[in-house]
Amino acid sequence: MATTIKDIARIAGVSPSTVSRILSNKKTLSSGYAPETISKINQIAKDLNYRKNRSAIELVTKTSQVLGIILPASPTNFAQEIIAGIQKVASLHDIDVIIAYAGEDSELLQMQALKTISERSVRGILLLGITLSATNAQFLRASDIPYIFLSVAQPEPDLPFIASNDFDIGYQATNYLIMHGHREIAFVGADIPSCVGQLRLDGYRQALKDHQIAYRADYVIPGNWLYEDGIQAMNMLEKLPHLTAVVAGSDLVAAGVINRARQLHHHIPSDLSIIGIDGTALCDIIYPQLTSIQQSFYEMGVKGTEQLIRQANITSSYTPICTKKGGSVATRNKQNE
Amino acid sequence: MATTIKDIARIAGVSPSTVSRILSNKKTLSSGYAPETISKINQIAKDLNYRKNRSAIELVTKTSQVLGIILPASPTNFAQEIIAGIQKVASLHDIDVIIAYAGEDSELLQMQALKTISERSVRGILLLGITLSATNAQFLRASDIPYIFLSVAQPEPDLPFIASNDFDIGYQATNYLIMHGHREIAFVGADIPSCVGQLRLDGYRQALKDHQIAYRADYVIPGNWLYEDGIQAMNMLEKLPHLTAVVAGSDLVAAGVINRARQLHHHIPSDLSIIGIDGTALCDIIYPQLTSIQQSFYEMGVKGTEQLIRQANITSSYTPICTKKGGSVATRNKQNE
DNA sequence: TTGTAAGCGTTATCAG
DNA sequence: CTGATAACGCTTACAA
Repeated sequence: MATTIKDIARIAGVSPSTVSRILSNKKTLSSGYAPETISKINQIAKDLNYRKNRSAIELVTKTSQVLGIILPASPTNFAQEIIAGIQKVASLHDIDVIIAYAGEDSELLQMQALKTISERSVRGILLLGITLSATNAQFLRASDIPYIFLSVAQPEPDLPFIASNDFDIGYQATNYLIMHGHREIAFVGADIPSCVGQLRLDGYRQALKDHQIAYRADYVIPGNWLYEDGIQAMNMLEKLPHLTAVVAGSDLVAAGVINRARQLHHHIPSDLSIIGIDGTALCDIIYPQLTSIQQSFYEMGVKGTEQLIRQANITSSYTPICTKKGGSVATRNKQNE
Repeated sequence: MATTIKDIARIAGVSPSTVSRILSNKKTLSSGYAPETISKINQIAKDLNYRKNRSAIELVTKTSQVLGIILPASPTNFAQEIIAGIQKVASLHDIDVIIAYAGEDSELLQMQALKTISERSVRGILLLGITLSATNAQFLRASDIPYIFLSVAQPEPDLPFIASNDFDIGYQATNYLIMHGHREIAFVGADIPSCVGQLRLDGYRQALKDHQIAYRADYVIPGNWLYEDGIQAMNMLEKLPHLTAVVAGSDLVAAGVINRARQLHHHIPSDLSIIGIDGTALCDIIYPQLTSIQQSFYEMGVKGTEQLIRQANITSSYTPICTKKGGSVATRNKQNE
């Protein structure tokens, strides 16, 4: 049987209210108590190994110091960075974090995760790297808990998000290669049906168009942002002799392309230039080091958490992207073509 | 104002207990209700957008379907794998997961995380990759919540754990290199003061001893399991001309050693052989692919979670390790020495 | 098959 | 400055 406030009150010879006030340490109230009483209560609490009962507190106060995070079942390698940002801000405000995992594609698992989080009186919900089905989005709206999506821009205006501008990412990645003299550029490993994939592809196409480069459907090889997708993509790229550069959907995809290219005796970057997307720690670890469009993941976590904690009205915004230079892109002499 | 069971009861014209019984879906009880009543209640609940109040439920039932996880502030790259294992088992049992972050070295932050978790009526606590201070360990024992440490073996017998045998890891890594003809072997990047680091070093020394190889203190370069430690270590290894092989404390350290070695124009593995520890996905991604002593992280998560859920008495155990072969170790001709 | 009532541990309101 | 007392939303004997 766990120790309660009543136990302490009985032993100390005071009322439960007194104990509650002292233990919950409200500045305005406990300041009035005799230091003697205060230390006595604290001592007994320690002796009896007293622990607050959060359920009781949350029930009566109807508030909590908890933030809910919903993650895709297989968190991407940058989820870590976003969570670090969340964690940083949360701990600054003495706020705890609950995590629930949602299957990306299973509507049922999504709902499960939403319920898990929304049934606990959380102060806000952060949805990382997922897109909800219409039904589930409706459920979320109806919960009257503040929420914000991170890293995936949402089309509906009442689903606020903090993310990179994926069109810009696609555009800049492609443009970077064009600026280095490439005109035969593949776009591989992205999950095209997804919002993110679609926008990046749009950016890729626009960059081509702006430089009078014809779009070729066989230069687009879809995937799921995975290392294996890079491997697969490279197998197909082999058959495209004019190709000189690749936009990879993620750093992982880029790593797959690079490694498979090496196995096929193509030299990176002299035979084939590659630019990644994400700018994760992986860029420095693989060889050659990867040039990548870097996203501000940590900042997404920070900004999202601050908004939720501040309780102000939540607004969508984009975080900056920048080009992180590695050694995977070579300048191409235009005469070569 | 959120909908409660009473609201539903009032509208349906039944008592709150009826609603409670139907909504909580106890097989034994709700089976007795008229199907009509049941569907009516469910319909109203849906219409009114009813959500259970977990605080109230946990307060009255004094149990919960939640598992607490405590993570080091900067989770290692394999934490993901362990969590995946935890998540897998937990979701199978309809159990939620709460995560709190503890600063590895700060006793205060550790305590903070312990409080966070133990104040919520969790069913059990999983401690990932951390070692508690004596005071904090005592706090944990006193909480009367079942707990288990994952991935770090604990010296005290009343702190159950599931981990790899770190002595064996150190021994096998070293032995693998010896079996490939190496006798001048460095041991780098490990956090020597830690339990894990100490045990692996012991294994390393024992392997040397078993093959009549003298231990050399200048062959041991401590670190913190990080990529940067590998870089640093390689800078120092440069000055040791007889060296032919390296045991890296982690895959990340190995990646650092390899990349720095390349910059210094040493060829891997012909000039220098390297074996990593952990066997993470990174092994396949870096070049050359890394030979590594692989740990069973996923299994640690699975086994730990099952133990906690089963509520049986928790016992320590070791998960298996195996050698994952890459291309970073070369066989050395013994005559060369 | 359903209803009544007590109580989980805490805080908040209001007296004293 | 301190103490009753009532709530918070739910479950669960016990009654009917």
